[in-house]
Amino acid sequence: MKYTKKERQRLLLETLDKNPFITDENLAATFHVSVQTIRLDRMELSIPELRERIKSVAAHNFEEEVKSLPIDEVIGEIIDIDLDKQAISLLDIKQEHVFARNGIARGHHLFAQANSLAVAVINDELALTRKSNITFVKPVKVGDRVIAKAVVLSNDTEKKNTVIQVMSKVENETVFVGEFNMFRETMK
Amino acid sequence: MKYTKKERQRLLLETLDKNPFITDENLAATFHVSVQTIRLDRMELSIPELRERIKSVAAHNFEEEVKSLPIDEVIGEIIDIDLDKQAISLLDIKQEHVFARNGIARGHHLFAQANSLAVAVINDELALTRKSNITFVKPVKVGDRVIAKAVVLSNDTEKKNTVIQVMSKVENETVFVGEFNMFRETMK
DNA sequence: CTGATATTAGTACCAAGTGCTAAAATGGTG
DNA sequence: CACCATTTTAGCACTTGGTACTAATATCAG
Repeated sequence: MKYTKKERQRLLLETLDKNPFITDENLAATFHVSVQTIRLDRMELSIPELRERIKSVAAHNFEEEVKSLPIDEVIGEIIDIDLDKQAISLLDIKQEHVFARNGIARGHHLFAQANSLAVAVINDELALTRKSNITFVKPVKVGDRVIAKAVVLSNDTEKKNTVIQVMSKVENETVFVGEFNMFRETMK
Repeated sequence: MKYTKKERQRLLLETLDKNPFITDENLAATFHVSVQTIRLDRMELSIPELRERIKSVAAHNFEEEVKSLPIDEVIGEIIDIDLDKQAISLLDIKQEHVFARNGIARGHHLFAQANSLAVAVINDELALTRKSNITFVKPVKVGDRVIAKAVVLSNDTEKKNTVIQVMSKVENETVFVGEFNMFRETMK
């Protein structure tokens, strides 16, 4: 019924990783040991107390929030923009962008970078993607820096239609090509 | 130098919104009033104590983390799957999926749902998108529930190529159509 | 000047700890 | 079995950042 010290400490780490919001008293109950034992364990493993754990989760969140806000605007970082003509953005491929299995970037991240850049280059209040035709030329991997370049090919003001080509490269090699048909409307 | 009660309370709200990690003592110092005054203010404005504030930020974060994890696998929720034949997924459009300006879903989220469903329906270790041709038929808005259905159209084992059609609907109306050319490989 | 409103002070108490000392239980080894 | 080390418990004083409550002052407006 009871675990060895080592096993208990391993489980303790696991448990707190899953849910850091547990008091020593609660932990003591779940492991059937005294509160003091839990405290000794925490000391040995240098696990901070409940309040500090919560604080660090909260602090982490606060940072993330700042980080995730711009993501809602454009995926990647715009490094050059000439409205209604062309724009360039940069996206560093990280662990969260790839398949765990093979480290290859998931297509929708490259699409998101290209598509949001196409939206950004349009100098109007409303820009929606109508159609797009895309090709994933070459797999992109973790650590790759993807440079996407959007170029406005044509602009039909009658039909409120703009055609934009986006070409994404990694170290000067094309990895993605897409053509986006965008609907646009000025709200003035 | 000193603010009126109203003004101080307004600033208090603002301050804590920007940074919830401040003790009453600290607040008292910054507003040049006593700790008790701050506590009365918090009561009147029903602002919880420091520890509770931190906890709620942390809890929020934790939820988000759990939410964003499955996102790495499939965007949306798979509700039916018949490997190598068809699959259906569901995505509820929330505030974070849309343009703040007009409440219309950003294209890449619909693409991500469709593309990740296309990957999921393939019964192989490796599935990568080669090409795709997509049409955003009708704008999707906040609160919409998008049902995506992926159907395997053809499967060329020689060329390791699979063609999948994904059709997404909101209340039985088509909002998105995409054709995905997938590269597949069994790693056995 | 007086009454209401706002502010400050002070006390008892709580949760979830730290830090420390000391006793008891358990476990392996000769 | 006895002995010593490791492990586990217990207990107490003290800390932070509060709540809950009472009571005394300030401050201002009519």
